[in-house]
Amino acid sequence: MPQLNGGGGDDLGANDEMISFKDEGEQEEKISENVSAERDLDDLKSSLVNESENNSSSSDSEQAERRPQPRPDLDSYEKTRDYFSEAYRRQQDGGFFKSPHYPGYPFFMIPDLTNPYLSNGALSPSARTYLQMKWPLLDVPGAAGLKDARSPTPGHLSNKVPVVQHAHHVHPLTPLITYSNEHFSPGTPPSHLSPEILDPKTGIPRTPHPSELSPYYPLSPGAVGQIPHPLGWLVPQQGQHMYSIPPGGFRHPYPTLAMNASMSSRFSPHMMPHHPHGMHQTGIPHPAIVSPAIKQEPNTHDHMSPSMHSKSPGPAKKEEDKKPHIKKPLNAFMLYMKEMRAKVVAECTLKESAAINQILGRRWHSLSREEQAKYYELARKERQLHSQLYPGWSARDNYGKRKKRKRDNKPDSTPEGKGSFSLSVLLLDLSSLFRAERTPSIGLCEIVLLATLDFSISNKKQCVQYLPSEKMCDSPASSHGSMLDSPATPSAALASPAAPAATHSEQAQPLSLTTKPEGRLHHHFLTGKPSGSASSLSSHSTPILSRPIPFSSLHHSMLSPPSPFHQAALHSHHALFQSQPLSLVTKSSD
DNA sequence: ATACCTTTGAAGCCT
DNA sequence: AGGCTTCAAAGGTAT
Repeated sequence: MPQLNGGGGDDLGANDEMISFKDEGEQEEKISENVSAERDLDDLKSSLVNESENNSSSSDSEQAERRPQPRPDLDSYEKTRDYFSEAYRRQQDGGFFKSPHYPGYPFFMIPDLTNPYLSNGALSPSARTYLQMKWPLLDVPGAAGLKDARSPTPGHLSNKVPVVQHAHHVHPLTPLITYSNEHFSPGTPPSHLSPEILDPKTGIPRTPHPSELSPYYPLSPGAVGQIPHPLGWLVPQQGQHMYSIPPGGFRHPYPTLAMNASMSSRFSPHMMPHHPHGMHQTGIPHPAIVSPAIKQEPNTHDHMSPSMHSKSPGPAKKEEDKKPHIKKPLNAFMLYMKEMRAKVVAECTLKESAAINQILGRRWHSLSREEQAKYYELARKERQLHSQLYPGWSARDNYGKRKKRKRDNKPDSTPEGKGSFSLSVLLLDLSSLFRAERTPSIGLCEIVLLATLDFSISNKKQCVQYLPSEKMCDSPASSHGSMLDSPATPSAALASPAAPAATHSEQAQPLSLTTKPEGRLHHHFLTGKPSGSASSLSSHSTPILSRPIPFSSLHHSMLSPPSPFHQAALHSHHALFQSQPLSLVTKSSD
């Protein structure tokens, strides 16, 4: 076990709050700490996982006990999430929600969706709501009890609900809100849901708030899911589904959903008979199931792509044709992304996912250990649930199902598009620098706008359509530290729980895009090592604000004459990295 | 219509 | 065992 020591006691976990903008001296100090600490990140991560596993193990077993029988109709993750999303909104609107026990808990932004429930007046019309949520898994005193107390009703009362403790002890995730109008009328909670819940605190039975009614997989009209979705509390954004279901609405049910989870343990989902097109008997599709046809698979039931057959036994061809596409469970970062994407989009007005993802990646690294731990835990639960739902599933099943075009025809390692994305991130970093150096006169918007203008104009592609500045300008850093703050300070890196995550390339490589000539098979520009695997860079630790951008990798077309802001930004950057001055300003495009 | 881009992490494959 | 590849989400962009 690694010692998170750091000297002072609370080292790892505590410093995420102080991070944002320290004096340089402090930063440097932190940096040095970071170096030694990062070695332990891997251990940290594993410890976190173990920790959570341990914690959850009891709860799992507990849950298992409480889970007398797998509910046949586990519902989709997405639906559940939608439910919870709605629940949160309702609760917040109702003033139930209070500050979280975990200060560091991320805010969930719930965009103003045109949700049926909203429209029916159930929800407040407030445009954007940042909901403070507590870590559901870590703060679940008697969560199981709470659930159990609820009712005999199976589905929604799943025991294992990662309970987000509601301020008034109203389980925020229990709200029963149909998220699919396909099966339910909006705003109409299933009547079969338990009418009564025990107040977790008082233990007094009470009539549940509509939003409390159904925890997980509550949506099946006839039945309810047995296995609660660990991530149900995650707020789906804009109707997203955890396991996205294409607009086509193919809504594939998960075969195993219809069967007892325990019995399913030996049967691969595709081995089990299922309804045509993967529709569950309940009519409710599982989010993890994607119709092959819809999943961009040209091969529908009649036509299988070669790739799909590549690894499948010959005789099973026909069966495979009908095999629903079971998606991989989301990892911690994916969960984080889902949760935070909307927020980032709202803050920076970036639209392209590639750019957004860069920012998210950086923010991910800037998360505190606890915060990341939450997601790791969720991811673990997710995998656990997934394995329960699809016992026979293997990640290999999805191999080759996605047509991937070879990238080898892209010899240029510095595609303009990439450069532009990188630039956006760079600019965000620079804005942070300005703030750090107390250079208020230059705002992010200015930087971004001017810089991107310069770049965009000279760029061949129309890259990121950066903002109508207003929005960006209007978007202050989040309380937790928006992406504008994101460049994690060393302390943040230190605090990063997830070793792999934390040590993974990007901490040392804020602008990795420009350094990735070929997808994952690139050489780290700092180390010269291939960074294809997450572990390959684990030994490197650099503060996120790390290094000057390797401008050699920037396309010359991007190097337009520097604007004053450019110069200021670069100067600022240089100030922090005196030994490696940026050359952008001086480099002339030939 | 669909692959690409981009991120991290998990899992599978390959040597 | 270690390194590499694939896929998970997302949505604008490119082909």
